[in-house]
Amino acid sequence: MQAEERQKRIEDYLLKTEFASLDELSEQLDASVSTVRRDLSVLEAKGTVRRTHGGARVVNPRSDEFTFSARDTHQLAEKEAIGKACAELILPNQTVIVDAGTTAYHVARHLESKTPQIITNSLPVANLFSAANKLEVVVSGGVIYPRLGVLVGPLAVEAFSKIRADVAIMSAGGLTLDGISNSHGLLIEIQRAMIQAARKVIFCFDHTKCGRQSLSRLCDLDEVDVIVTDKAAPAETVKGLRKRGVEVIIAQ
Amino acid sequence: MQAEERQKRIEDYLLKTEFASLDELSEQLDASVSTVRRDLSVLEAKGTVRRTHGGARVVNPRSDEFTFSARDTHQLAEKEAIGKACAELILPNQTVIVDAGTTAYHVARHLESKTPQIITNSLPVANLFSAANKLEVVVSGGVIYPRLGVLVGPLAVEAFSKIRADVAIMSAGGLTLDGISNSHGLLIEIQRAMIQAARKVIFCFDHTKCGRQSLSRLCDLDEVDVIVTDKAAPAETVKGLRKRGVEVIIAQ
DNA sequence: AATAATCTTGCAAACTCTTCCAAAATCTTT
DNA sequence: AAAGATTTTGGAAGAGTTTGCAAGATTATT
Repeated sequence: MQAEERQKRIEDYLLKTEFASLDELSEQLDASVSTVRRDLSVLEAKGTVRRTHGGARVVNPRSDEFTFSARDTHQLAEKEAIGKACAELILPNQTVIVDAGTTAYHVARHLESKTPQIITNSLPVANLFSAANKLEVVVSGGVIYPRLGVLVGPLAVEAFSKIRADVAIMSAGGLTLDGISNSHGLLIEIQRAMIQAARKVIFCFDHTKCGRQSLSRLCDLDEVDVIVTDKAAPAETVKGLRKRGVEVIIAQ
Repeated sequence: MQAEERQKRIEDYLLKTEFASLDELSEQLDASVSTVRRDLSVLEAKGTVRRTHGGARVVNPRSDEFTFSARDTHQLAEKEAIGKACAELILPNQTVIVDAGTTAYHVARHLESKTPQIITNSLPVANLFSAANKLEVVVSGGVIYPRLGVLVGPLAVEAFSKIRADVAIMSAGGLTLDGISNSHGLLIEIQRAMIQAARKVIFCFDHTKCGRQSLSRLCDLDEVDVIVTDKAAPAETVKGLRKRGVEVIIAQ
């Protein structure tokens, strides 16, 4: 096998597994451990991989990685469904704000052909479109909040308070009939600015968020136009939401 | 078989497989290994294919990544050396602005332990640190310029004109004794704001940039404090720069 | 502090690359 | 149509890389 091909396969393998031992890679590639070592050194110099004792790990886990890896793997199908259903709500040529939550990220994945312009404070979302030049992506400034890859702080708030958009696609940690809440206090202020900036506000919640309440209150239900959730959402929550005048869409 | 036909078939085959060994191609085309070598050289000159040890690879079918990393592989060793040498110049606790060029990216990779805060408009640099929470990364806002993963536009300029930093680590497309130039007009304005915002300005150039002149003028040499380059830089350029009072560091 | 695992370095064998040359194929000229 | 000139092809020798291994240095673990 060619050196370059081997190296590419190491990258691919690591993107899937995040970590790998030398023996593991050596077996995967059918090459000696020495060769794997050398390849990893090359890749490290290139910047895509970091060597560790006994193995290696990716430097930039695929942007969807942090989203899916730990807690969300099993709700993947639901989030995909929500993403698709939510993207359907976007009319041609609408400008869209995309929030930094995991569910909003799934919506973004279906947005490429729908809208000419999106605005976001999420690095994963930005990365999603950094190569495709079909649509314009505006990134708010801000400080990177490490575990989530979200831009936070005054720069971010300011960016959103200056703009106007047609739709905001939001996600948050908790949804009850009393309102919407989120666990990351830092995000609240930014999310409020997003809601203010948009003419229409769409919230996405997978069913596990229904009935939950997070630390900080984000907004009342009357500020929300549409809520998209999956079919496992409790019927009474859905009924209650509709009673309060919120349009609820159940993704299949 | 005609030479052109052979070459076309090599291209087609590589588009499918991405990599191929010489033996593989030789068998596919029913031609000797020598002939395949020659064909590959032609195709490489044409730009569609890249030769590797023992085979070849298509130049770039995957739009999935930044052109960034593809372009990057060229003067890799030099850029790494420059990156290391440049990172050495940062004193503890200095705030650093990192430019969006490929060379500056390599500097950023060595910055993690050096500085508590970096400010950048480069998505690749931001991604580099989005997982590690050792240091604070401030991302300027802006519109994603697709092929480079750089944030551009008024939001970006504004972000840099509002801040102050100890050091700016810059890169650009051309360096002559008359000044520094860059090819992406959109970037110029932002780079000027970066230079304004920093107390000390460090430019990184691999030797291929020396003596070159790009489309748009960026700044004069007297705005630059230090230039870091590699040991293949022409001696007379280095001498000329020093004569003009610029500190020049040759990375080993 | 001792032990086990991993890393680096140096080396020989295997492989690949370039360069050159002669044979084969193609084109040109008479 | 034949002879000569030009280009292309396949192969061989020597230079240069890459690979896998082993010994000594380094790092983690108990």
